[in-house]
Amino acid sequence: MVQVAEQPDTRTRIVASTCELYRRQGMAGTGLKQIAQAARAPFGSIYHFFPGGKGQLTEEVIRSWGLMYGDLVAQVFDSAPDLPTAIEWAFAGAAESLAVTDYVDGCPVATVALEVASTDETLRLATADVFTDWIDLGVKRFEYTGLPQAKLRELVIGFVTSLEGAFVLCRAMRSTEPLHAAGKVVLAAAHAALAEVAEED
Amino acid sequence: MVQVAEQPDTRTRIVASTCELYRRQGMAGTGLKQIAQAARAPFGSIYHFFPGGKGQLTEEVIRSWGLMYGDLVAQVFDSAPDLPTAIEWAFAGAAESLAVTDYVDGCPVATVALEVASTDETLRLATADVFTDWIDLGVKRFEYTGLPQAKLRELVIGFVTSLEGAFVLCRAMRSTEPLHAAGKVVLAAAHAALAEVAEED
DNA sequence: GTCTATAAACCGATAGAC
DNA sequence: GTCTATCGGTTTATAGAC
Repeated sequence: MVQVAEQPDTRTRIVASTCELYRRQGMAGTGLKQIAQAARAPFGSIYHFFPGGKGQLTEEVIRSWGLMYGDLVAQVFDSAPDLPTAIEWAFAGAAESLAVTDYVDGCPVATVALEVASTDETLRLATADVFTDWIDLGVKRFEYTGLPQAKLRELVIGFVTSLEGAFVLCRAMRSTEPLHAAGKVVLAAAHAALAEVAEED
Repeated sequence: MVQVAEQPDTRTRIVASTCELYRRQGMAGTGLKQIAQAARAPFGSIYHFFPGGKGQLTEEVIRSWGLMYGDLVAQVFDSAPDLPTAIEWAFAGAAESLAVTDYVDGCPVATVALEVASTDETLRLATADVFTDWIDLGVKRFEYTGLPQAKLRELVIGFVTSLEGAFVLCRAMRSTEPLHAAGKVVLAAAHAALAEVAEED
């Protein structure tokens, strides 16, 4: 069978387009009509695949992004020889990706999280689940370092918060400096924690 | 002259109410009618005081918040005996304020920044100016530490990004843990930087 | 300056033909 | 599954009375 310029199915295109639009302009700033147009899908298809409307579509965007980005970071982590290198690579990669995409390539979860944290409990829980999963994933990945559990968790949370906060400043200032600076700060904290463990031996 | 329960003038109430609503639900999620109602002002007064409409009102909210929050942080910094204590107090204060307000009391600049970074150049510049001012203010305040300029700037940017990112996670997870963890990470980085300078003596 | 009414466009959501 | 038409409500913005 010959396949010419195959494109993902309608449902997949809707989710992908929604995600992309949310990254640039947030949820409230994105209309369903705009989503349908971007996904090259008829308007009715949105309600066909997501009978729960915008809320259901948004929740799927949040959770699927959580899995995708979690996998991406896990790959970076797994290919890095140690914790400090993993931190360096993650921030450097984020900075490059942001610059290449003209500073639109932020995190859709953070944008939506700020919008819904006080207005939509279902979606707030979805964003919280994503952040919790990312933290657990990071902690599990670096347990081998021998850092005390509490210290490791603190460091991983600091990693995620720094990354998310740096995205905000980078996109606003159209500069990668905040990501580089945030990376250095997290790196310094990691080195300090590792040195403390090494001393005990 | 006797003054009974004096309330701020209409214009001030409009800006304050807009700021509060933006903190909870962002700019796109907030309607001008809702703002008028919250400010107990007639709808027409918004366009009377802000002929430029929502854009002009939003820019004033962003810039005035930048000044207010900059002053607040400057007060915390000035009352702290040294850099590490200033960092601890700032994160602890933010965490307390967030918990007390039921996780509503985030940063309006960050929310709006993510919404407009790729859609409204005028407002993007306003958010960038605020972040730049905060960074410059922090650098100037701690020049006395003797840290090299680049290292100090890196640390201050890490401070701001960690604070903003932690706000996102705290509001999503309804927990102050991210702010506490982020504070610890920035603190560790500050200690490491200061120790490096001390060694040179 | 204060307030109301309304225009014109857009929103999310639904119904129903095909 | 695809697509269109439309409903009721909301949005920003304006016009004009008081």
